[in-house]
Parts: sequence; C-alpha cells; structure tokens
Amino acid sequence: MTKADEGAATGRTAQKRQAILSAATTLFLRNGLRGTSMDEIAALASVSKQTVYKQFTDKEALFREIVEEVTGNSDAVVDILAAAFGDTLAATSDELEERLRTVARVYLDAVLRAQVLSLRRLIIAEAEQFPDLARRYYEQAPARGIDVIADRLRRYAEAGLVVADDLRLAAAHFAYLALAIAQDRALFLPSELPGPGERDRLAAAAARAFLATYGSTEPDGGKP
Amino acid sequence: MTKADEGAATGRTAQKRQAILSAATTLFLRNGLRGTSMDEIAALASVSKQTVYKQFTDKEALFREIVEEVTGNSDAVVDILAAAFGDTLAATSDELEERLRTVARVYLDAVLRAQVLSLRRLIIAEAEQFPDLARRYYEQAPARGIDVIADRLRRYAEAGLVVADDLRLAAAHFAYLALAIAQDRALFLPSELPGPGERDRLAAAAARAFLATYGSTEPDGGKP
Amino acid sequence: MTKADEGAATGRTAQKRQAILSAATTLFLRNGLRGTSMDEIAALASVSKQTVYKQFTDKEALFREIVEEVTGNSDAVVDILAAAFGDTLAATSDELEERLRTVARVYLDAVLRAQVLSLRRLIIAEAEQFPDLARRYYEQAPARGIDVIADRLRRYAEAGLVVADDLRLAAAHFAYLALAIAQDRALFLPSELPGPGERDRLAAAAARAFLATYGSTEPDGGKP
Amino acid sequence: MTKADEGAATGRTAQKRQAILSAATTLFLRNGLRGTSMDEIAALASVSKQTVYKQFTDKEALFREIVEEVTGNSDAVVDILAAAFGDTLAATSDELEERLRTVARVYLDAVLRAQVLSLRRLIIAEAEQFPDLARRYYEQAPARGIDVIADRLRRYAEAGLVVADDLRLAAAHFAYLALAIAQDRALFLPSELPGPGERDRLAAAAARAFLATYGSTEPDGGKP
DNA sequence: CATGAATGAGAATTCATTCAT
DNA sequence: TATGAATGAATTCTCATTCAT
Repeated sequence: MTKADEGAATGRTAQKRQAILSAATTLFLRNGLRGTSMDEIAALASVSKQTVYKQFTDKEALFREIVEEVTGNSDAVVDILAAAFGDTLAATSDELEERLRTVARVYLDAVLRAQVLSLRRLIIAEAEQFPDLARRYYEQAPARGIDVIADRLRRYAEAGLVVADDLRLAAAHFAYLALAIAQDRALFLPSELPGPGERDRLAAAAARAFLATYGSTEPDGGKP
Repeated sequence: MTKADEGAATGRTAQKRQAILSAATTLFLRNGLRGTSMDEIAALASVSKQTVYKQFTDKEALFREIVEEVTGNSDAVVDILAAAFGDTLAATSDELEERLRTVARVYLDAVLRAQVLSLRRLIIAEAEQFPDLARRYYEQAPARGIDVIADRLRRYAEAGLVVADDLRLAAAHFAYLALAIAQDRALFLPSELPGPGERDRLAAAAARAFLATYGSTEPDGGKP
Repeated sequence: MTKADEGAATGRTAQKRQAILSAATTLFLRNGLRGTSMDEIAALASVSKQTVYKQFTDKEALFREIVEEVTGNSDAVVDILAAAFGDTLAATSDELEERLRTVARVYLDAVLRAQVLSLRRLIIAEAEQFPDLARRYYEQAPARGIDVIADRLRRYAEAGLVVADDLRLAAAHFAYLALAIAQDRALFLPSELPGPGERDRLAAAAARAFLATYGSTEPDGGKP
Repeated sequence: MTKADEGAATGRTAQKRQAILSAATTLFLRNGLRGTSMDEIAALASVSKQTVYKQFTDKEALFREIVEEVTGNSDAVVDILAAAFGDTLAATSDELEERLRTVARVYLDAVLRAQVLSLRRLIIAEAEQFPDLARRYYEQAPARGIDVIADRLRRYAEAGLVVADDLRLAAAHFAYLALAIAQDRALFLPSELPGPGERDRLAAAAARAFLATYGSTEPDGGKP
C-alpha cells in the first residue's frame, strides 16, 4: 500500500463517516433521538445502513459522538464571548457599560442561533437518559461562558471598575441578565425569536442592571 | 336508569379516566412522549387499551390533555409566588430586601421541584412538534410568574420603594436573577439540585442585585 | 364477568398458547433454536407475532418453557422403564435374564424415538448457552433412568440374584450397555435407526453381559 | 515470476488459509455454525472477508472443510487408544485387567477433552442439516475406536484370554462401559467433568465388568 | 488481490391502532 | 363496554454475499 492508497482509503472512509455524522447531526437536532431512525440517517448520508453500523456501534454511540462533537464546537459560543470583551480594558464607567452592552448583545446573538437552541433542547430532552452527556454539555457551554465572564470581571475588579465579593456569582448574574429572558422564551417559542431592537434593549438593560449592582461607585477615579 | 346508576356509571368512567391520566402523566414525565407506549399506560392504569382509546382519540390527544392539565396545575407555582409577596407592602428598604429574599427563595423552591423540572424538560423536548403546547405552557408558567412580579413591583413603585421605567423588564430581571442560575443547572444536572444553603445564597444575591438596580435611592420616600 | 366468560376467555387464550407451544416445539426440535424464527412459529401456530410476544417475553423464554415442558414429559421414558421391570421379582436367574432383556429392549425403543433423539440433540446443541436447561434435562432423563434401575437392582440384590457393591454404578453399566451403542449411532445417523432384530440382539447382549458381571454365581439358591 | 516468488505467494496464501481455518475452528466449536458469522471469522483471522470468500465458496463449504479436518485429527484419539493397548499381549488375566484399566482410563481422558466434546456437540447439533458430515465423523471417531478395540480383542481371543462370539459387539461393550457414563454427563454438563479419582473408578469398573463377561474362565492356560 | 462499501434480506422486537367478542 | 387478539408497519440490528476500487 502506498501513501496515496492509504490516503485515498482513509479519505473515502473518513468522507463517509463525515457524511453520516453530518446527516445524523441534522436529524437529531431536528427530530430528536427517538424521532430519528437509522434508516433516515443512512438515506440522508447516502450510505448503506451497514456502513453506518460499521462506523458506529449502535444508535446510542452515534448519538454520543455527535453530541460530543457538537458540544465541542459550542466552544464557538465561548470564543465569541471572549472576543467580544476585547483585549483592552475599558477606561471609564461609561466605556464599560457600552462594552458590556456589546458583550451582552453578541452573547445573546450567539445563543439564539437555531442550532444552539436545538442542541440545548436535544440535550435537555435526553438529560435523564444520558446524564454524562448533559453534564459535559453543561460544563462546556453555559458553565464555561460564566468562567470567561468571571475572568474578565476579575480584571475589571483589579482596575477598580467593578466591585464584587463573589466573581462567579457576579458573572452568572451578568450572563443570565443578558440571556435568560430571551433564551427561555426561545426554548419554548422557537418561531418567535426576538428581533434586533428587542435584543438591543435586553442587552442594554442587562449592562445597566449589572453595573448598578456591581459597578464601582467612584468609577474611574473622579471626573474633574 | 336511575340517577344513581348514571352517577355510578359516570363515576366509574371518570375514575378510569383519572387513572389513565394519572398513569400517563407519570410516564410521560418520566420517559417522554416517545418513550411511553400506550401499552404501558394501560397497564399502569390497570385498564385495557381499548378503554384508553375510548377516552382519548389517540396518543397525541392524550398527551395534549395531560400537558394542558399539568400546565394548568402549574398555577400552583404562580400562586405560591403571589402568596410569598404577602398582602402588605413593605415599609422600608430593609424590609423590602428581606421580603424579596423570601420571595426569591420560595419561588426557587417551587421551580426546582422534580415534577416541575420534568415538565419543563418534556415541553422543551416537544416544543417543535407541539408549538401550541409549548406556547401555552410558556404563557401559563414563566410568563405569568413575571406578570405577578410586575404587578407587585407596580405597587412598590407607587410607594416609591422601587424605580423602574419598564416594570415587566424589571420583573423579568428579578425572576431570572432568582431562578436562572439554579434552574438552568438543574435542567442539565437533574441529580444535583442545590441544597438549602445554596438556595439561600442565590435568593439573597438576587434580592440584593435587584434592589441595587431598581431600589429607590431615597429609600422609603424620606421620612422628614 | 361470569364463570362462563372467564372459562371462555381462558379457553381461548390457553388454546392459542397451546398452539404456540406446539408449533414452537415442532420447529425447535426440527430446526434448532437459531434455525427457528418467531415468524415461523407464529405462522405455524396461526397466530399473530404479537400474540406470541404477549404470551412469551422473548424467544429465549419460549425456548425455555418448551424445553422444560418437553423435559417433564420425558418422564414418559422413565415410566416406561419402570413399568418394564414389572411388579414381581424374578424367581430364577434365567427368568432374570429374560426380564432384563425385555427391559433393555423396551428402554431402547423408548430412547430411539425420533422425538426423544431430537430433544437430546437440541439440548446438547444448546448446552453451553443454557447450562441450566441441560442440567435439568440430564437430571430428569438419563439420571432418573439410572435411579430407577438402581432401585430395582437393590431389590434383586436383596433377593440374592444380583451382587454389586455400587448399585448406581451397576445400574449405569446396565443402562449404557443397553442404550449407548444404538443411541450414540442414532444421534449421528438419524436416518439409520436399528431395526427390531438389531435391537433384540443389543438388548440380549446387554442382559447377558450385565448378568455375567453382576449376576450371583450361586443363582437362585441351588436347584437340587 | 521465479519459483521463489511462486513459493512465497503460495506460502502467503496458504498461511492466510490456515489462519482462516484456525479462526473458524475456534469459533465454530465455541459458538456453533449459526452462532458464528463470517465477519467474526475474518476478524479473528485478521484477513478481509473477501479473502475468506476467495478461499472458500461459502460458509457451508468452510464449515465442511473444518469439520472434515478436525474429524481427521480426531484420529489422534484413535491413535492414543491404539497406543494404550501396547505392543505386547498380556500374559495373564491379572495383567490383562490392568491393561484394560489403563486403556479405559486413557481413552476416557482422550474423549473428555474440551475440544473433543465441543466437536461432538457441534456435529450432533448439525446432524440433521449435514448428515454426511455426521456420518463421516461417526465413522472416523467412535466407530474406528471400536474397530481398534475389536482388533486387539481378536488377538486376545486368539491367545485364549478373551472369549467372544461377536468381537465388534464385545469391543463396543468395552468402549461404552468405559466412556458412556462420563461422556454422556459431560455432553450435558460441560462444567462438571469428572476428576481423576472418578475416572480411575470408572475405568477400573469398566475393565472388571468387561472381563467378567468376556474373560476366559480358564484364564491363561491354567496355572498348575 | 484485497479492502471497504454496498446490497438485500431477514430476524427480533415494539407500537399505535382496530376488530371481534 | 371492555378484553384479548390481530394488524401492519416500523425499528434496531445482523448476516451472507457481492461490487468496485
């Protein structure tokens, strides 16, 4: 076997595997675990059922692999969040509020994407059957988002812009002020996602409320 | 047929109907819609399958009826919430914070009950298949909770204890400050409900954060 | 429900159950466990597959039930054997030999019936998968046959017609002298069962060999 | 292509063929014909399924080849048996009994090996599907054992140590006195093979019973 | 030639729903 | 009216065998 052969073989197999994963992801997110049959997956992936079973032990294994993969990709949300904070610290309270407003808004957009919502629904639906997957998701997605926020808040606290005993709690307050109203609603009413204006409003209110609670009273050292 | 006969017959039928509803509720909440078979329901209700089908057109109808019934009973949560506010207004800011702490704590307890969480999971899981049910639930449960809070906040605002442009938004902030951290976690990690201490802590932090944002600066109107 | 109703219902159900058991017995004995499908069983019993599954948890349960039932009926062989010994003791050595010849012959016939051989094959085939069934069969069939023989030999020994230290061993020797040659052959060559003459010959040889070993030298007390 | 190449090719092919045969033997003996899949065989032999099909027409052909091969190797049992008789004749009745005891014991050991028992079970299980294989096995294994014994008995008879009209019948009596009790039990109770003491006891009893029946009354020519 | 993919069927089991009694 | 049986399809998974590369 030459390298080319190996590459070709691997490529072929890996390609099929990808097609299966992609098809299954689509279907699981749309119809849930029990609402998706292996036949449908094979058909959508344009492979035979046996190819599916040769690559994945059984439906559960396929489900697990997909949830783990997609959960991993949820880092995207966390990365977006981290990026939104920017690299520099805000210099004044006013700047900080605007910064937080942006962060809230960006975070909200990330979280209201249809895929992210579907994944959330899927994992919540199966949380009792697959507690390990649910835990993993929880730790990778919502919890890590709060970690990132807490980390940034620490820097603001060090700069005297924010005052908080418990940074993780403050971070959670910020996260849920920003997300919870819209996210909760979106879980139940998938077809009524809030529009841009509403998102702006929610993000602004979250930033304002957060700073009212945790903003330093003597903001940036006294405006002359 | 005498009235007695009719009554007996009705009674018996109604009794079976109740048994079916009760069995189906248990099973749907535990195993989901697709995870529950009509056979299981009939068996747990100790009736024949035909009896089930005589009372309910099909599985979907049974599911709907149950979700609507249980959703209706979720008023309980709203009632608990309303009761927690009490009938009198708080006289001072301090009293108000304690009052809100209590409310947050009671609300949290109500919402973290296993049944309530299971119902939430069930409805979220089926939100795309049964958007009307999800809407109804959303309007009956989370939304009405916020209504109740908003209503109370209005009275506080009138008394000068709270300042808010948008009372519903303020109410939502309070609700999600109080619930979201724990509720979100509980949806994903059913086996790790927060203990009493943690609940106290979350409730206190919610009350504090809310008042920092929406509490009147001149607390109780300034008693001259 | 009246008794008649119950009876009718039971009768109907029991009838179907019997049909299933009968069909499955036929097929399992003919084609083995893996060689028989639930579809075939349902078809041969003229019932729906669901009726089969309602009566028997799964294929294994059905298999077990059948093997146990048929094993129980194998008592027939033991009963035949016991009857062949007759109620009276033989008075002389000559009579005893004739008696044993008859017993051997009858036993051989019982054991060479097609059903008995098929059952033996079936249980041997599954002995590693179902050790409990194999044990039960072994104890009910071959072992009990030897018990019966040992019991009769004890009476002969008490009458001085037979001399043996170890009656069970002597019984086993008799049993296998009588059966083993033909039984072994029949297990492998189902289509070449020995004819009556051959059976006579084997039975006679078994009786003769047994008495040569275990017959009392001073037979019936000395004919003057 | 040089001869070396051809040799190498043949060697490689033959090697794979052997690997397949070996894997299939293991699996067929362990799990039976229907309990073994071509996939498993290919996997255990570390070859592709196509290679299996290139070497053997289909599953049945592979099964046949294996059973025939293993049946051929069962000669081992016959060889062991023949060797146990030794090259010299026994001189006295006492020596003969000891000799037969040894033979019986060795034969028993040979026949109670797990592989031999598994093969027996396998062939019995498939005797109706593959009557030709069963016949071949029967003729190669149990029947040839009896042939060997009959042959030796003839020499003993010529030496006046043994008296028998029908040497094959006498040989069968010896064989089944020696084997049948333990072999039968072992077929049904694979996990309860008799220990050495029990084997000794059975072998001794077989030798004794055989000589009581077929031993010459005037043993070795009368010791004056 | 040999690897992975494909085929096409079949088996066990389950389900929602409907008859028949 | 209620029970057990029946229906007919679907679902998960496996298998023996054959292409295509």
